[in-house]
Amino acid sequence: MRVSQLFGKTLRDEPAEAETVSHRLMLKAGLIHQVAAGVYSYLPLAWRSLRKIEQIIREEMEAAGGQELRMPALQPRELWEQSGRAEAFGPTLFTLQDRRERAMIIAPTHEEVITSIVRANVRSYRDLPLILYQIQTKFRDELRPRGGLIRVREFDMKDAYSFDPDEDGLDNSYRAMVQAYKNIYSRCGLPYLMVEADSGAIGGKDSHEFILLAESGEDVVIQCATCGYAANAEKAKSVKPPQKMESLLPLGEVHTPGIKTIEDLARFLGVPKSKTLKAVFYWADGQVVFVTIRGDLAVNEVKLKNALRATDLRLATSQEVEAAGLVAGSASPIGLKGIKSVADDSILLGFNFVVGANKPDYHLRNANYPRDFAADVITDIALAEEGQGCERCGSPLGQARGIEVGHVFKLGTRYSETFGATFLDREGVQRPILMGCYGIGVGRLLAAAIEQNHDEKGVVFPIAISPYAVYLCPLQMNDPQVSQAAESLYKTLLEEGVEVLYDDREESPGVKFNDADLLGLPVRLVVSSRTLREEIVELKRRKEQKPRLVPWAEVSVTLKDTLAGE
RNA sequence: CGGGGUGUAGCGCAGCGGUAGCGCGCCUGGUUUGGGACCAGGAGGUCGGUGGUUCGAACCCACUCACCCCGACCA
Repeated sequence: MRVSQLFGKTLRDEPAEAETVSHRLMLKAGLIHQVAAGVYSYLPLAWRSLRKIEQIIREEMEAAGGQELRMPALQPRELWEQSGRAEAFGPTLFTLQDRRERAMIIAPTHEEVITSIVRANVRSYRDLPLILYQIQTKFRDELRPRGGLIRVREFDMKDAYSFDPDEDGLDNSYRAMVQAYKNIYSRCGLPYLMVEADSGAIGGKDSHEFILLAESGEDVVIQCATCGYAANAEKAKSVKPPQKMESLLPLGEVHTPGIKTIEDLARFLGVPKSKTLKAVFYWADGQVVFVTIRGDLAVNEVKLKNALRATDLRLATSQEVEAAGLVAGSASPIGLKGIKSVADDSILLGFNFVVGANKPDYHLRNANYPRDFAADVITDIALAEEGQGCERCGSPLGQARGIEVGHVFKLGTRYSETFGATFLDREGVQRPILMGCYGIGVGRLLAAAIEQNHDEKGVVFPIAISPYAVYLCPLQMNDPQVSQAAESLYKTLLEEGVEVLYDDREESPGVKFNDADLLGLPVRLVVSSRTLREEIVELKRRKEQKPRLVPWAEVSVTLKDTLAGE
């Protein structure tokens, strides 16, 4: 491809809209064009890159036994009412009416449709196992799209679905998909992290996410460098340090004027935060929930949501708290009546806690469970944090931010039961099919790859997903010797099947070098009157500072070696 | 939805009551050519929209729309 013909311009000024690195670089390098919030066009360079990613995904899906198909984005809303997900997705679901005023949706994902298809086509255990996948555009009306291609409202996703007759089969399919995912990221040249993930209120058991570490990531990962434990912070567990055994002391009131926070309380009374209990109020599906957790820990809302089996959870407003007869800042689990209560199991790991007295400016000392208070549910609802102990090996946990670029899930029979996707087993018994689902955001993967692979000058593409492999850069196009040499090298490389972007513009060297660095193709070849005199070509890897000088006759061999080593 | 911010030429910005400017990019000609060259000439804007105030509005007021950031939310 000739740069003079290429559609898409690089920008000299930093686009003001973009803060996230990948967003900024993709706009600046002319890879994408924004149409609306969270809606982008892919320009030719980005599209090449995306197609390469898709191709890798396809190959690995096929290798894992997947069969590609294609489902519609436009679907009857009825299907989603049936699965209960119209409500679960809420306003995130793009909704419209057709001319007959039938309610339609534009699909955010495809469990409903794939299950319907499979129901119609699978009768017997002989039809299983099955892995079906597609690469298709999804639509989600996210409340806040962000970071260029990181979180968008229209995006391409590879979604795969597995169908098995039993748990063992599901385990096998899951393992095969996990392996395929690992292969995909490796082949893309992207170091990834596989972490345990929350499967949500309606999910199945196992779920893992594939994360590319990046500062701009939306997800927090908790990991143990010693034993390798890694989990999304939403899911992660950690050791809650136990307190020393103490004999239980009698409950007693203490005056705490103006003290409302745990920090102030601990300082005022001269006790560690772990000797206090924190009260937090949530609003779960229309009622106030009283949450108790040890003062040194924070509530993990995903765990809490799961513990409550709630679909809608948020912090309660002060009005809601007041209406429930609670005193914020001095609320107490003691004497709680008529309010749903959840406690973190950390309340079992300590003695003689300071708690609220449920009247302003007073707290109670020496509260002990179960002597002084009760809770409807006691379970782990604490947020694992950096520095806490690993649940598996006890070593201190680390914490990092990352971008979720893949998610695998064991769905079980959630959808097969709803849609009646069953099969007859060997004994002639009708049973629901066990399902798994497996997603990769293609555009997000490209964005995340750029987040991970760039420097101050621009993108540094891993070769497997780079739009082209080589940037051929003649410096004086008006010098016939240079342009002829460059033309002939271009043709040779094309004939040899090298993917080359040929900068045939009559631009100054600075412009060309800067564009080359910005776009970040793995190898740059420079032809100039100077190199021509010495019968060499300058070959520079984007990752390295220093170029190599290669004799003209050896260019194509050396180039191929270099590309093979990328 | 709450908080913050921005809408003026393709991109980056200035102008903040007197009828629109700068840099980059773009077009023409010439000179240049190893890290975003130079000279000369030129094209390009209903100043996000609507309504109001005013002799006069890019500028003041009201409403509205869009976009960005933080949070909430989010397979």
